[in-house]
Amino acid sequence: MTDVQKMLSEAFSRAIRESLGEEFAAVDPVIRASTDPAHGDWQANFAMSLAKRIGKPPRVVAETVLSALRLDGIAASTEIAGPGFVNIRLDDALLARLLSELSADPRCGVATADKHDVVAIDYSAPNVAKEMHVGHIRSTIIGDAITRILEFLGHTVLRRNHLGDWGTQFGMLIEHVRDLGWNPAEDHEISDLTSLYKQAKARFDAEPEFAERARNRVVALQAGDTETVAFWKQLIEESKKHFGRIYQQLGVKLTDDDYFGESYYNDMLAPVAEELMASGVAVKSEGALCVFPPGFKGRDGEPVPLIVKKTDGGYGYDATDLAALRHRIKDLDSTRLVYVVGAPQKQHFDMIFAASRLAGWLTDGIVAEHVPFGSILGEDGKMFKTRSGDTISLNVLIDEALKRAYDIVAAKSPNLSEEDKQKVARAIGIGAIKYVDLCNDRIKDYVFSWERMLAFEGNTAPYLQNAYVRICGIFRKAAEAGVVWEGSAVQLSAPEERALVMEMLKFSDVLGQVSRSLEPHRLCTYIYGLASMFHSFYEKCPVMTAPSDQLKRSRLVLCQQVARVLQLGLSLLGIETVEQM
RNA sequence: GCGUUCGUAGCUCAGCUGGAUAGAGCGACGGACUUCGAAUCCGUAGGUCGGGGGUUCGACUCCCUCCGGACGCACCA
Repeated sequence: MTDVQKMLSEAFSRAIRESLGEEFAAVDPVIRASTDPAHGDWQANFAMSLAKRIGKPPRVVAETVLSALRLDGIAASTEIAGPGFVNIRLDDALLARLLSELSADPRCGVATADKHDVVAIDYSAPNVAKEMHVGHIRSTIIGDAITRILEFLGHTVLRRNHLGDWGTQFGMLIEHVRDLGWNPAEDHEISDLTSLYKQAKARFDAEPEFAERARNRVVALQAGDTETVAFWKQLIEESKKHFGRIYQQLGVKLTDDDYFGESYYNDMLAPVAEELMASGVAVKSEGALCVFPPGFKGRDGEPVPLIVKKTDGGYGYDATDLAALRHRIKDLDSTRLVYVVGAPQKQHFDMIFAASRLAGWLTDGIVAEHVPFGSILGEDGKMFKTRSGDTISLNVLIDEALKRAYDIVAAKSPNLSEEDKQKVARAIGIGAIKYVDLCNDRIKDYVFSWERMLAFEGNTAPYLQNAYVRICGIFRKAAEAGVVWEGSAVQLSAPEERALVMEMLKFSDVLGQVSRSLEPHRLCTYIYGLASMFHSFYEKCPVMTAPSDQLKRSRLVLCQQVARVLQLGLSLLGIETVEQM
């Protein structure tokens, strides 16, 4: 698929070399999309930076290069403006041809990545015997979007759901369910995971006898005691059922095959500790085996360690993360490691990465990235909680989203069948939750507001879904009228049409940016811009009542392509589209 | 104390990794439906981009320094 920026870049590079000499062969022509249509479609901004080097005014430099520039069939015009910008207006015939190519391309012009990566992505990471709550939603949704995008670009993506399935809390949990009369051989339904955990915790704090049993139970679990392990496995299975339902409701791609919990790495911990000790990367300090990556200082000015092995001989999450990283590189041959974990853990991951470099695991060809994100805040600007101060469970959140979306649909489209209302409510409600989480720069906190996220105005899921619905409406009309338009010649008559085509040509580039920065909001901003441009087109350019049959068919081709990009873009964010709403 | 991060219109946020007069939505004001879904569109008002330095032809963007908020800094994850 033809890339306009690349075509322009090559043409300008050649012109620069021919007009200014071979020593300028490596100069970047600085081709950028124009922000203002008055400045053309694209602009070349090389002249200002070259002026000093050449010793001539930038406008003269630009003129010299233009004299050697050949853009036949690409640009309709070029002009020098301002201090030395070269404004380029693309040839309408080129745009028309490119639109035809896009509409014939199943990938909407999106190229697969030049360099193929094996990406191990760590996200969601709920805790066994704890209900999923708003603290997990961002990792789950952002991770899912990143996964979809990287896969679409042709990378191999290994989902690693780092389930919290190990640790001292299992002592009290197992002891508690045992007291409740559980039998490890039977199925149990944990209807309320939160209360189970709370009860166990309360007893642990209040009953010394229970606490003692819980501690012994931890030892039994670690020793592999058969009955204890059976209870433990049962807790995990029941929890997975709960998580699975949430994932299914959210339409997230995580499955039972993606769980690689903390316990998965248990057998690797001792060898990792030994390797680090043998290589001298880890040293004994205050009884614990530690790695001190350079550059991390604590409150007292002393170096901060990663604790590979605790004084009591146990292993904590530093050890688990080190082992997991090593495993993903050495055993899974990952070339890119992605951790979608909240911003407070930034230093932890920086230290893990630094230590892994010291250990020689994380080498130059391999990229490890922490993908941090901010918190969800309530309208009061504080952490998003219920009135009583509890965290909000995802079950409750999802139910409310579905209910609110249903009410909106029922009010606005009473003519839809009950089944369709449900379906649309699901798309809108879940879409709204996801989109609000993805549409802003993830590093920032955001304020949760049902009204804003479910609004049909502005940068929201419903607005985008509605743009798609409107296009579907046009195609229903076209079908009724029996118009045959597939493969029709494209004819661009209005600025709104040109704008849409040029925007759709940028889709591939945007996805490339997202795959590099792992910032899904860039895709959101793009889709929103496209939807917004479509609405402008929709007002200005009638399709079914276009001035000519040829133009009508051309606009149908254009609409179809917009619909495809919207649909594909939203699906890469994990958001559904519907044909009516 | 050290470190990380954020500060852009009254509110909620973009700003394409250094390019032209900083853009949207909400809210305010004013327009546009017998016509593809007005669930929308068009226009007006509103900003010393937290303050101050520096680098550069050119800075919201990079560097330094203050101010303000959030978060993190040894055996919990």
